[in-house]
Amino acid sequence: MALLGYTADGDALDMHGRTEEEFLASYDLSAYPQPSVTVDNVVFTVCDDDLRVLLVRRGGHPFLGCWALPGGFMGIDESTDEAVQREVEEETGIRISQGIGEPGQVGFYEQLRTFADVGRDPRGRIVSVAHMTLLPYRTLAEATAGDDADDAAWFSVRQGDAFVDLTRVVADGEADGEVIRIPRGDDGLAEMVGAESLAFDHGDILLCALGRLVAKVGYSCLAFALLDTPEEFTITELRHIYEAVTGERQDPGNFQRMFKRTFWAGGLVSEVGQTRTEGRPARLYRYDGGLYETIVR
Amino acid sequence: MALLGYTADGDALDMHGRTEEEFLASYDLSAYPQPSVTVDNVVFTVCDDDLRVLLVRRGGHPFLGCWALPGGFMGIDESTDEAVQREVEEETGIRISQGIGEPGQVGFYEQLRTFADVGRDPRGRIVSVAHMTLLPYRTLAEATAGDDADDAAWFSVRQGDAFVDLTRVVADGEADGEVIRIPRGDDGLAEMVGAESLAFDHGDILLCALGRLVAKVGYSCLAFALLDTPEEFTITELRHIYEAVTGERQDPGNFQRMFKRTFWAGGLVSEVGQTRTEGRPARLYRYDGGLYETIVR
DNA sequence: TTAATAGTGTCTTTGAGACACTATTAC
DNA sequence: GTAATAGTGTCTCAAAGACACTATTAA
Repeated sequence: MALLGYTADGDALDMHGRTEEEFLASYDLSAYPQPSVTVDNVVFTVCDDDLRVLLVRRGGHPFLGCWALPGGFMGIDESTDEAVQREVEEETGIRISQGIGEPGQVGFYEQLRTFADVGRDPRGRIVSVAHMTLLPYRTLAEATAGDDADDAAWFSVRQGDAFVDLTRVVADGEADGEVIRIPRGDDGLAEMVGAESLAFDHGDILLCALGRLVAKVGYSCLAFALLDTPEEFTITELRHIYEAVTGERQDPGNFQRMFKRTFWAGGLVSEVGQTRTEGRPARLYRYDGGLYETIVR
Repeated sequence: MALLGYTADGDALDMHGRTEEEFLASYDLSAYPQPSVTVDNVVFTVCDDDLRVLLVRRGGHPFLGCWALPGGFMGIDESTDEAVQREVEEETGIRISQGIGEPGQVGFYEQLRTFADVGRDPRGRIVSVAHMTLLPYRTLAEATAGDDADDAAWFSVRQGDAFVDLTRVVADGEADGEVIRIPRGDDGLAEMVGAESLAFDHGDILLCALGRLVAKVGYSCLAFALLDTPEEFTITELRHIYEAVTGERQDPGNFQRMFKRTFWAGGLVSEVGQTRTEGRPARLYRYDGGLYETIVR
């Protein structure tokens, strides 16, 4: 036991007879070599019933010219959360929040895991704390309306149902089939290869995010974070989000009942009107469930 | 686009006309202030049908004399995984592996998440990558047989069913009820308070680990990593692990059928004999499922 | 025999999924 | 009316949970 005793003021003394204040004054973290810490962010959106991920083209070494996840160094005076929020705001102009689905608040993000292999970055010892962000496409399109970015684009994550395919899609434009083709294993994710086509280990990070997203949509309210208008949506719109994320068709009838059992009976949504479109009008709902991460199953 | 062109050798040149090699030669990560990175580890075991966590008493400032999670600084030439393995081996003499349940291999660990609030460590900017480790108690007891550690102890995580309680338990000795008392909320975890009784934000980390463990035992093979003898165990022994982890009694009959449906029918276990004890002999099984993380539900 | 522990049978309820069917609008 | 979309009913199957019951040993 290295507690030597106490001062008259009740401060603990360590094995060298120092108070905490004295210890901290003489303590120097940088005496040991330190790594750098970055945050990387897998930003998902759903556009035209299609799950897409935001990639940026690297404008400097290393991996110059390669597509990569958006991200950057964590400031010494900010948390990883603050760094992610800052990066997203710089990139899209949108202020995201963690988990909260308050009125006015938009989007969702959470930490995935930390990637820390020694050789993952040729610049040196860099540890990356990876995150996943969900943003509604409309908000995003509004926020970045004037931008003409050649160095950032949305990529489709799925194509058909036999492949997960990252095909370059210019925002609102034509697909021009390139970049990455990823065969799917039996479980849809395990045997992906070609992930090394992204810069660094960003292919691994993307797979990690995709797995988390698909799993979590199944037992939480995450899908609501991808709705263009969570304050006024139809069950069919929500179903399209599920279909885009899982890559599988959802039976409309069964989805209807799932919605009622899970979200309506759970008090997470309220009815706010009806549509007036071709076909039978649909009931409109508002999401007022708070935390998107709420576990519903 | 900041790709200027290519050298005769096909090397990309950046906006300053540098090759990657030239760029890296002049690049200095330490030009920006860098944080330090630690790994912390929530080590669980089950002893006497009781879920316990390993805590160490801090022998230096800050939080001198407080109980804390085992952990330490990540070396500049090791990954977080390697750091965790090194720390566990230093602490217990056991070489753990990630996820694999090979014959001879023992224990399991995985990353939880990274804790990076700015003020979390008074020594300065320190980011902690938290992990969870599962070890069978018997292996542990053998490995640390000669140790007489006053600065490390196993704490019960549950007491009765109304409280989660961290009561100091000396290895194989008497409980002497102290330290931390944590009231449980409706879901058993949410409203825990008093977590600040541990050093740093280790209370938060512990709660994070406990939630992950309870959830994951329900849909994976993690429980097998806590068996003293996974190469020869009875269904009742496995049920006791589940009961210790979840804190709830499992119906023996229903557990029996779950075991058959999930693990036996899934080919993850094989029968290796019978016990000869008081009462009806029990069938003995061997876990040969490989990855403890295998999702079975 | 009894005590002790292992293991099965059976009944109810719940939810997932397939799919036929009805409802309400625009035109 | 038809086309289009929204929503309901019904059937089957699988699994969870409660709990009574049978099975096999030691002493």
